[in-house]
Amino acid sequence: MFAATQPRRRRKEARPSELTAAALALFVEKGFAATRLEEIAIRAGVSKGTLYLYFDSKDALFKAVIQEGIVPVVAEGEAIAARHDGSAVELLERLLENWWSRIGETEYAGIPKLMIAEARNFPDVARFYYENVIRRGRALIGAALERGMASGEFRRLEVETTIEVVIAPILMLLIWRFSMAPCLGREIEPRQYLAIHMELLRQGLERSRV
Amino acid sequence: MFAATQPRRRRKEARPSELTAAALALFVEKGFAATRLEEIAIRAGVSKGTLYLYFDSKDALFKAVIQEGIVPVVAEGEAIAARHDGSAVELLERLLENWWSRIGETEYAGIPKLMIAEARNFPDVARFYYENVIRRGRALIGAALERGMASGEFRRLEVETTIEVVIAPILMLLIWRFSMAPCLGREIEPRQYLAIHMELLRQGLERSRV
Amino acid sequence: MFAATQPRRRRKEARPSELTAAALALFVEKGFAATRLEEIAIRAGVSKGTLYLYFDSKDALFKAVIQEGIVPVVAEGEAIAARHDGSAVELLERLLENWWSRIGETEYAGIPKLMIAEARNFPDVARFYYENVIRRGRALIGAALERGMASGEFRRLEVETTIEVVIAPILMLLIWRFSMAPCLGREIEPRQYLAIHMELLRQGLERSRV
Amino acid sequence: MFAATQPRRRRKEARPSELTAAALALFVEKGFAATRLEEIAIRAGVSKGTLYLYFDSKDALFKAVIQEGIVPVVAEGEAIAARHDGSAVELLERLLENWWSRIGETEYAGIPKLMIAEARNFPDVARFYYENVIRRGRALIGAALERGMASGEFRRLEVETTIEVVIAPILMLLIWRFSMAPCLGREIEPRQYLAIHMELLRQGLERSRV
DNA sequence: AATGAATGAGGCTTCATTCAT
DNA sequence: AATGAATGAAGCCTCATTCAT
Repeated sequence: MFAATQPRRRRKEARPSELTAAALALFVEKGFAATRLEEIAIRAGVSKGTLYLYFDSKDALFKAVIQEGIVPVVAEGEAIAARHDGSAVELLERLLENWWSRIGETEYAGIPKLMIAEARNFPDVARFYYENVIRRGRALIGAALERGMASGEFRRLEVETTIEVVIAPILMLLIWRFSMAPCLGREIEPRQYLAIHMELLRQGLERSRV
Repeated sequence: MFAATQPRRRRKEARPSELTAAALALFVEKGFAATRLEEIAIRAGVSKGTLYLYFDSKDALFKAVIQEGIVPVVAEGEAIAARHDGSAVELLERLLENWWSRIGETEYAGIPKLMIAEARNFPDVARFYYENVIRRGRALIGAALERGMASGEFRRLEVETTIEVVIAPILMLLIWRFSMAPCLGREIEPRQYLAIHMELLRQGLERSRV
Repeated sequence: MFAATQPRRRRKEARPSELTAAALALFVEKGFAATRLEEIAIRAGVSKGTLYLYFDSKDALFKAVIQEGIVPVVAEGEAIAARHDGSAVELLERLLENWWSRIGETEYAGIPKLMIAEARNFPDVARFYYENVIRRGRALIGAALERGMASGEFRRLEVETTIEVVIAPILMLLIWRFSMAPCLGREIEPRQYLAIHMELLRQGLERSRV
Repeated sequence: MFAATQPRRRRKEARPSELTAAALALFVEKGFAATRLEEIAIRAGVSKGTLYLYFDSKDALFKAVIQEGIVPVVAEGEAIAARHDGSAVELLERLLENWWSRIGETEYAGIPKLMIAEARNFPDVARFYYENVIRRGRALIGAALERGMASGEFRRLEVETTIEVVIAPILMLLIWRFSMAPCLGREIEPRQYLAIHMELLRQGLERSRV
């Protein structure tokens, strides 16, 4: 009785996130418009109507999916940066590692691909995502870069743009995984990819030794 | 009033490529599923039914859009590589410049974003695109990297993965432009972006100076 | 005003057979292609979409209409023939009467006209109908004819073809009723028609008395 | 030159009936609504637009098809009946033979099936067909029957209904040929069928021999 | 006279959403 | 809270009809 009740309760509380998890997986795979609510319901093991107990509409479900996928990652990065007292390149490395283990290896990994695909259909969600994730993520990288430039560890480059160049390969790794890779059976091995990216950055950012 | 377009001077000129151009623009903006054929027709200045004189179905139109957007770019890159006799880093630079002027600044710029968003809904098209564009593009970069490593200009890195890291920022530039940027009014300035990418690569790939 | 049907007492009762009944009536009247699904839905008192809860497509609905209209009639005829121990002409008479009361006077009366009009658009359904209805019906008549010939009651005629000639007027009666008659207001009176048909057969089949 | 011109001229004059012939074949096969004008045009070797040079609309084409298929057959029957001076059963036989050779073995054989399938969608055409074909055909048969009854050759039966019973198998022969037969590969051999029909009639109508 | 490109109304079908149970 | 039958707006697609050539 008790053992039976416990899971049931847990399930009830966990219901919304079970639904958003199912929705995320399908939105990432097929895109928002091409995903039917019934598919989501089936994948979550509920009926179509149940979705409407938790979300007002398909749009609202999309927004919830994005919001849910945001929560703690950037904050952790900010904490890491605040605590960090090693070199700038070590900081970049740790941020990247944290980001990878907290996003790249979790169920949220599909969000960047989804956000990119749907941004223009949900511009307000895109702005929300930008304000709450991208801007803060960029700020983290930007601070690390500036710290390195200030200390003489990095050479001087225009920071804002450098941020984009640094972030881009990380995003492409995820995008590739959720778009072309499943069609080709041609995964990119993330560890090696990130190592080479970091290696190029390490030397590429280094202040020229004359 | 003045520029009232000639009422009926279409027929032979209302070529499939006008239709695919309109389709590409809308597919990129809204995604395949969310784009209505009527919108495409209106944008192309024809009626709904006319689309079916040239394409069997919405799916067929999508495939035509991708195929049309492929043709000559990679071939030019291959010609450039074949003719090149400078340093490897110069070759990378020229390939990147060519790619930018032949894709990044044309109407085809949206294709990577579109392909990424829809790959899993059109796996055969994704494979086609991979075989005819991505694979050949990667081969170009790979050859340049290997040339540089062979000549001692570049340090030795695992080539296949390095290719991905080199290409990623270029793709992200386009993806960003057709996804988040229009929602944020926050364009990335391509010249500066590509310059910094190239600068990081130049020094990042350089054989370690002792 | 008085008999306003209960607003919502459908659900489980809005059974497929209500839908096929509505479809049959309209298919018989207008033909398959010229009948709109919406008309069927309206006649059945449901909405367009509801049809798709029970049938995959308009074609599937057609098939269901035919299948539904087949069930028990021939089996009854077979039982009658098995039990019969009078003369062959009496057997013919009883088969014809049963057929008339079980088909000619029911909602299924339109099926022969429908099947004839649409056979070539649904050849597999036509074959199904042939195997499950026509072939068995012919066998019944054939057995009665052969019994009569064996007993000396009937003269000898080529049986297979005679079957067709015997059946034809019965089918034409229904076909006429659902095709020309409604346009002319000129019904054929079935009892008299069947009586004369039977009368001609009785004497026409009789073994010549010299 | 001359040889080339001749056929061309002939073709021009024959054009409308080439079109109705193509239309008849397809209307019979698929039904009116399911037949596309383009199919008709292709079968007739012209373009879609050309149909509209000769017929105002698809409906008008249908009407022309029926009208064209009517012309001379009944008149011939009437002439035969007028000239006939043998027995009533011989007259029936000759009418039937004429009907068969003038309809059953020609391109017009499909009209009864077509008229039956479409009557309710074209009630005015149905009435036209009734007045100009069916009524006169029935009158022919009716006159023969009455002649036979008057002379004592035939027994007395209610004439109007007997007409129907006499005609029905002939119509069913054609209907079967253009509906079920092509789906089953199971043709009815017409000569034998008509012979048995006539044989049953001969004896069935005969005045009872005591 | 003939063509065939173009049109757009209309039909089949899908699916987000509602609602009685 | 949960279901799933029902709805109907909306999208893809067809095809009769038009019209410039």
